[in-house]
Amino acid sequence: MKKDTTTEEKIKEAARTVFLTKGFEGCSSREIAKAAGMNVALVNYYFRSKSQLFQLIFKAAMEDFMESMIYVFSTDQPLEDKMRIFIEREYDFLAKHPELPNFIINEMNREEACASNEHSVILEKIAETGIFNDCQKAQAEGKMRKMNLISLTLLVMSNCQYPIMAKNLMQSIHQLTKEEYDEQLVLHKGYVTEMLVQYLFPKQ
Amino acid sequence: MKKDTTTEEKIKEAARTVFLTKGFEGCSSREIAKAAGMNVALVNYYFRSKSQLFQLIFKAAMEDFMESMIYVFSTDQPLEDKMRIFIEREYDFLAKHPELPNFIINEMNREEACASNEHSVILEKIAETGIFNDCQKAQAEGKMRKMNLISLTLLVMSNCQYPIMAKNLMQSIHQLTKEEYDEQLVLHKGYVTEMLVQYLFPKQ
DNA sequence: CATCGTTTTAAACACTTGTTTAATATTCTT
DNA sequence: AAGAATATTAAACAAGTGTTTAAAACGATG
Repeated sequence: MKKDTTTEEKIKEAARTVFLTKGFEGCSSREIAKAAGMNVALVNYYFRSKSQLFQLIFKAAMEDFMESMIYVFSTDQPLEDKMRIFIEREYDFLAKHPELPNFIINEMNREEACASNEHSVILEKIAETGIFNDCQKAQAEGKMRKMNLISLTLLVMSNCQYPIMAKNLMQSIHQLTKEEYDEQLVLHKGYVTEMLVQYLFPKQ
Repeated sequence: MKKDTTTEEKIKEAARTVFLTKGFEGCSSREIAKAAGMNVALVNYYFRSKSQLFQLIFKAAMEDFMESMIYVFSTDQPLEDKMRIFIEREYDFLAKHPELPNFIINEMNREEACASNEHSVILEKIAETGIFNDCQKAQAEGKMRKMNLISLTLLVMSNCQYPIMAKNLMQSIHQLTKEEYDEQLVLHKGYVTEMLVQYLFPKQ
């Protein structure tokens, strides 16, 4: 232990940024070492292999990916408000970590990787917030549209994550600058919130 | 010219499947050659380089990606019906080509690649179907919610493509088999259709 | 200061990468 | 059938890959 950021942490940080922007196959050990200002051998000295380092980064990224959800769901507010706040927070979060959804989804599609892992833990953590019970209750009382968990999460994730994931595609198709698209995202967040709330919590 | 499928086409076919499942960086020239049952040198003999072959595949994939849209939009039906049919067809299409959206979006995020290309042609092709004019007209008549093109496409694409893209992630989180998730997709398509139509074409 | 364990380095390992070359096989043309 | 053009091959190229090794630099403890 010497400075604030030890060599091990420097490598981990560098690995995170490189892995998240380029993916596991899109970068080399040497690239990570260089980004950390270190020798290549040090990467394996601390983390044994590129794969092991990656798994570490991936796991942490996955937790980040789920973090904001859990926070909001734990609050004690009407379900409809939770939904609004959640979307608000999710758009904020993804604006800060725009590479995350693509990274997670891509690496989940690599056969070798992460596929068989214990990602059901995530679901349990979310379940601990009581959000799922709240939904079931609201559905039973007729305050919320009846729908299983999978579609519920799909609806929310689709409308929050896709607009970030497809950023470059949409910019290219619609000929927009980054700034213009970011403005568009703010507008879109409003539409998404309105649409989801109206559909999930129908009035009358 | 010899058989039905010439060597050149065999390589192109193999390249398509390999590129689409593994991405540009996720595979090697030799892997493509092997998949086509050919020698490595033949890949470059016909296509000069891995990059040039990729650009060919990517361009074709992009056109596939947009094909189904154009077909539906060209039909002569009420806008609301068009929307329903479009979602139906899009889910069908993506069931047959589940790797497409991820492929397109990922490769659009690779700095070297495809970014500065002429993807605005796509928009023009869609514009030629008259769908955008129809929307503007419907919006002016108060039959359709006022919203710019970007958000409109975003809403539809998000809810059609994301559920396919996140297949492995969702399966892992919710502990579902492929068959269970495919069933879920059918259900979800219904929700998405209802939600989008209700939101875009409000009654009263 | 000498010795120990830890950290860092340069160099090498065997292997894969994209691409090229030069020789061979095949096909087409006359 | 002979020769020209095309198609296919094995082999080589230099550069890059993940990983290992063995030596050097470092920091603490005696």
